[in-house]
Amino acid sequence: MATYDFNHIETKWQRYWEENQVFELNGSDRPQYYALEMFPYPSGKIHMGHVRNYCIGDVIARFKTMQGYDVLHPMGWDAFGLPAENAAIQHQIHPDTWTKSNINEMKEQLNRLGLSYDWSREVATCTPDYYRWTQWIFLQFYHKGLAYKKESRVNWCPSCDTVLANEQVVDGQCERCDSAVNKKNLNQWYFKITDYAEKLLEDLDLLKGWPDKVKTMQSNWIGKSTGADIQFPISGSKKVLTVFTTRPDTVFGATYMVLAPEHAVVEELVSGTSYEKDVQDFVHQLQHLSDVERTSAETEKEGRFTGRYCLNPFTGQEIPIYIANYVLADYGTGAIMAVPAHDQRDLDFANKYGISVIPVILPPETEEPYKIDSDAYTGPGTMINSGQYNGMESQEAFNAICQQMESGGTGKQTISYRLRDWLLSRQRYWGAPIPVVYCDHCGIVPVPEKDLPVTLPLDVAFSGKGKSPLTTSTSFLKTTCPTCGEEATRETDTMDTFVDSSWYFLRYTDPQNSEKPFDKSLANQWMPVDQYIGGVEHAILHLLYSRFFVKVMKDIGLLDFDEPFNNLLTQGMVLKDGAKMSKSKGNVVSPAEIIKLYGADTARLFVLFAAPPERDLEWSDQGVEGCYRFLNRIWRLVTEAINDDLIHLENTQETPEDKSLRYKIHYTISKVTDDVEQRFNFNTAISAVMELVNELYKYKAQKKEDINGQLLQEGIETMIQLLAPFAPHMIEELWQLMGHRESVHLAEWPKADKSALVKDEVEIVVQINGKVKEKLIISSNLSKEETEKLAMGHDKIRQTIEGQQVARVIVVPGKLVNIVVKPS
RNA sequence: GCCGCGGUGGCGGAACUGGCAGACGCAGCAGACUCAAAAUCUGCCGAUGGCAACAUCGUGGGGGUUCGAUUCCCUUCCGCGGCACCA
Repeated sequence: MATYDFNHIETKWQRYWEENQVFELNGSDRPQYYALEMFPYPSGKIHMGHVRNYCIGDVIARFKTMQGYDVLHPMGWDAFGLPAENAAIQHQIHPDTWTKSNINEMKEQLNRLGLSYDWSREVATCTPDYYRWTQWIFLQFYHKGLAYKKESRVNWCPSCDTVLANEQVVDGQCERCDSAVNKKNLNQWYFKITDYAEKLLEDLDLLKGWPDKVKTMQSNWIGKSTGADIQFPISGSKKVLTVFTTRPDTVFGATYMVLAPEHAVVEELVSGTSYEKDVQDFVHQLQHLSDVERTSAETEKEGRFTGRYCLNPFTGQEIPIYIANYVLADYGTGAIMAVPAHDQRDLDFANKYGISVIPVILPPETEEPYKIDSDAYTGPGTMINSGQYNGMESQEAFNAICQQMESGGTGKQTISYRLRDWLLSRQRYWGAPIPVVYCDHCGIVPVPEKDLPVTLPLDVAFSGKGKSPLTTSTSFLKTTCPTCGEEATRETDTMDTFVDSSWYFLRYTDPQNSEKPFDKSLANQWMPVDQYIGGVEHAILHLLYSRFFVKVMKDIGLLDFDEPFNNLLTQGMVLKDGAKMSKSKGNVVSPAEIIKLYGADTARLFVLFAAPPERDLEWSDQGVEGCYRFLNRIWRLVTEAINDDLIHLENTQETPEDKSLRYKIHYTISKVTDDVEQRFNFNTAISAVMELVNELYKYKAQKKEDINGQLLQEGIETMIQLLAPFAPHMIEELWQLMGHRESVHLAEWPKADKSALVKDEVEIVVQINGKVKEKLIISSNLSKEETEKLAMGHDKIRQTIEGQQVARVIVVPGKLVNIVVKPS
């Protein structure tokens, strides 16, 4: 059989596209469109997940280009990070060499897929002309007070030898290497993302083009709670303890208080008392538990009495102060008022330690006396046991109590977030150095902008032991203080790679700028990204950080928009045998292998056809072959039509204009356009073209004199154009064979001819009691009454309803007639 | 526990606004071509009953709304993802 020579064709057109700069922006006055796929870490080899991600993006970019947009479709490298450093340790290759050679290898593989990137805009985050601006941005944050250093208990990954951000700890494990994460007290750099918590939450509403799933995940992560801070005076002390609660309406039921074991005041409370040792032992014991054990909801609640009391400011009663394992030091104020009647955790604790339980909210349709046993009531209700608030609805009391506290200065309504500041420093070498020096006289001094970049020294040794190589490089370490000129030391921590990737999409708009990270007007022009595509695993990390960066940059005046990504498509995973492809499972299919066997067009077509983009895709070797067959079928259809001179047939004899084929052609145009543009349902778009191909085959199989050459040509050319974004190489070849000189990718996307979509006749369904009994072909302009008459008069229908009473007839013009009958 | 998504043939999936369930593809079966195989082409392909025309059932289960439900509502089961001692 004649199969097309994909190797020859694909390399031929890849070269052509490159030489003719087909995908570079030309600065035309066409409307602009920014299509972006999440840039990869240059591991060296692309995997099927990359193939899927980039093929989806490529279809969108090519489609938009054909639709008349000037499309920005760049690619680059998230090139800093640990694997390079690990390779350096294991194989004694410098991370820089390793990374650059990986980039070259991956770039070649991406090009082999025929992706329409504008490589003139390529960025790599590890190059000084990129990280210079990462450092510059850090300095802007620093000057705004949004980058700061503090000592605190941080997540430490013993295997990666570095601290981790909260977002990088998944189930108590390191997101990258799965080692158990422990806690250390360290002095580290943070971005003050919590300052933007409210804005980040609020603006989720602006993101109409984002999946709800991702917005919900971000919203959960930010974790906003509305409540109040309430002050409880400590008995026998001038100090007050402030608690955060979401239920100030239950304050009359607060029968004890709990502090986190790490709370700053604990030591002072017990110092010199008989409780001191017991409390210290308990704190000590908790410190040895991992975070997972510490915070698991299944862990039994346990605590110690401090021997001290505080005053419930509303009841005037003294209540005991405990410390307990279930209170977190870094949420709210690290202290809670415990209301056992209306909080399950507090109730469990109170029952265990014999603390009194006072219900203060009466559930609806409940009579007093009301008692709580082992189930706390957490809903709303009527206030009881609450002094002047008795009888009030609890929601009302919430506000009234807050008001009373605010006027009395004993508390205030407040909001708490789960989101923590972003720990950005890493004790590793292969990252952007934090542009700061330490001076004995001046303290922390930011590196002046004119001295950027703080270059990563290349002449360092990788032992894999102990500290980051930067701490051993004296040439790097020793410097002078920019302020006083005395000897000073450089910061040896580098930035989290998520900092690099939080602004790369802006750099693409102005990649060669040596004066600033990007030109404001260029950024404003191209951004926000019209369509962003990537894996859902970045739902919180990268996507939240990037939103944060853009918001800060707007506030600094670097740009004029609020959100980086207008529309987001999160593609599903590529599975084989029901599991994610991975080396350890041995179910990896190599893209290079598939391209070698079937060509890039087949690989592209398969990943687009096998499932809609958001869903997981199950790899199927037979499915790949099916796609290969389909492409060959097209190849034969077109080449045969050309060789048999069918498309240039003169229509001198009265060749019939085949209305149904013309309908099919134009229906396919509108279907494919809609599927690609509105829904990204590439699978159904491809199905539609397959149907058209089937029709064209049938049409071509007719006797030569029955074939209308112009119609066949219209059908073939339409089919070619519709498939251009999906299988760009073969289609380009066929387009040329059809006699075109310009690239098909610069041709105009076909438009459906509305008149061809008007049918003279339609098939309608005749139902009896909702069940299909007959199908009729009727003239499409029949009125409701005429349609009904025709259906009722049909022989078979008449027979079926004979002897029954027609209760009702529903007619949906052009679609169906439903006859409702009852036995008479 | 809370939130979100999903459940349709042997398989991937389609049915867009409540109107023919299963498009398209894969696998399978039969046939054509061939010495033969591959490739290609043609036909069949949800279940049950029937020689057949056809009938009945069928979109996780149960209920409801409707002339009509894969689609809307209630309820329940199962799977996946996120958050989770967050006061």
